[in-house]
Amino acid sequence: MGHHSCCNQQKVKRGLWSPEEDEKLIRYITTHGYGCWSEVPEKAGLQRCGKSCRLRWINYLRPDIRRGRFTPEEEKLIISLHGAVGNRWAHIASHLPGRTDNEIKNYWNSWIKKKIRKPTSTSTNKTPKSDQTFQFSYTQNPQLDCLNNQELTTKSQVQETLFPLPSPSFIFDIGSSFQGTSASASVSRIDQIFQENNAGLNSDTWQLNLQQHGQVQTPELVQFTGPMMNSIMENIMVPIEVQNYGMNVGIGGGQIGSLDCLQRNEINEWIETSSQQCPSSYFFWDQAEGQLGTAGDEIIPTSSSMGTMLSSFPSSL
DNA sequence: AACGCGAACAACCGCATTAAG
DNA sequence: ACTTAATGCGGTTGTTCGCGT
Repeated sequence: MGHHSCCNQQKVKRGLWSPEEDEKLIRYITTHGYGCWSEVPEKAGLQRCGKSCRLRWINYLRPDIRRGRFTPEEEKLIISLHGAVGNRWAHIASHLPGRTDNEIKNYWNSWIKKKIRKPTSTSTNKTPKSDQTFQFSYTQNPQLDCLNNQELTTKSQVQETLFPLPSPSFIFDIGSSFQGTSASASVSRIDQIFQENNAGLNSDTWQLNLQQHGQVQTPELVQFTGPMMNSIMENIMVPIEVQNYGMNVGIGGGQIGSLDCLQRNEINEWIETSSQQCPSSYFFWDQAEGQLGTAGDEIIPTSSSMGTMLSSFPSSL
C-alpha cells in the first residue's frame, strides 16, 4: 500500500497521535489558524503530513466537536438524510453540528451491521455479493408478509416491489414536522395547507396513492408523483423550512431537523433539475415514534423505515 | 488470568475536485 | 488552456477496548 504523495517524506510519522502531538497542533492552530495545511506540520513542529494534521484537527481536536453517543434524534436525522443523500457523509455531517463525517460514517457502518440482519438461508445463494447490504428479513413484520413469499434479494428488487415507480424517489419525514400530532392529524393539517396554498391537492389524492401502494391503513407513507411536486415543494416544503404554519420542524429540542436543514436553494435547485430529468416520485412519510427504536434496538423494517433506506437522492443536490 | 471475538473508533489511502501559477 | 499542488471526501484498514468464555 503506497503512501500518499504528501506523506512520502522519510520523517513523516504515521499511526495514532500522541497527546504531545495533539498539544502542538492545537497550540499552533489556535495561534495561527490553518490557512495552509501543508505548512502546518513544519511550523507546528510535527512530523506528520499536512493531510494527517487536517484530519486530526477536523475529526478530533477542533473545539466545536461534539463527542459521545448519538442521540435518538441525531440517529433519526442520520437515517433520514442517508435515505435522501446516500453515503454523502460530509453532506450529512453538515446537518449535524459538531459531528464529523468520519464519525457519522463509522457510526453508520457499525450501526448498519448491527441493525440490518443477515440474509436468510433461502436467499443467500442467489444474491449478488455487491447487494448483500440491502437484504432484509421481513419475518417479524406482518405488513410485509407479501415480501416474504418472494425472492427479493436485491435492493432493486425490493424497491420495485414496494415502490414500482420511476426513480429517483425522495422522502421527507413530514410526520416529525407535526410534533405531538397523530398521523391522521398530520394528514388533516397538510390537507389544510394544500387548501391554503391552492395547491390543488387534498388528502383524497393521498389516499389514492396510498391504496395504489397498499398503504391503506395509515398515512405513514404518502407518495406524490409527477407535476404535483412543484406546487407541493413551493407551497409546502418552503413554508416548512421557514417554520410557518406553526410547525415545529426541529426535533430534539427544535434545534435540528431534516427539513429545517435542507436549504431553500438546495430544494429549489433539486426540484428544477429532477423535474427536467424524469417524472420523479416523491414520498412524504411519517416515521412514527418507536419504529426506528433507540440505539441498540433492532430494526424491524416497515414501509416507512424501508422507504428511507431504499430511497435515492438526485446526485445533483 | 488468558484468550478470542466483535464493536467502536482513529487514521490512512486513493480519487475527485478546486485553486493557483 | 494546461499543469500541478492543495484540499475534500468516501472507502477501507488498523488498533484499541470491552466482554464473554
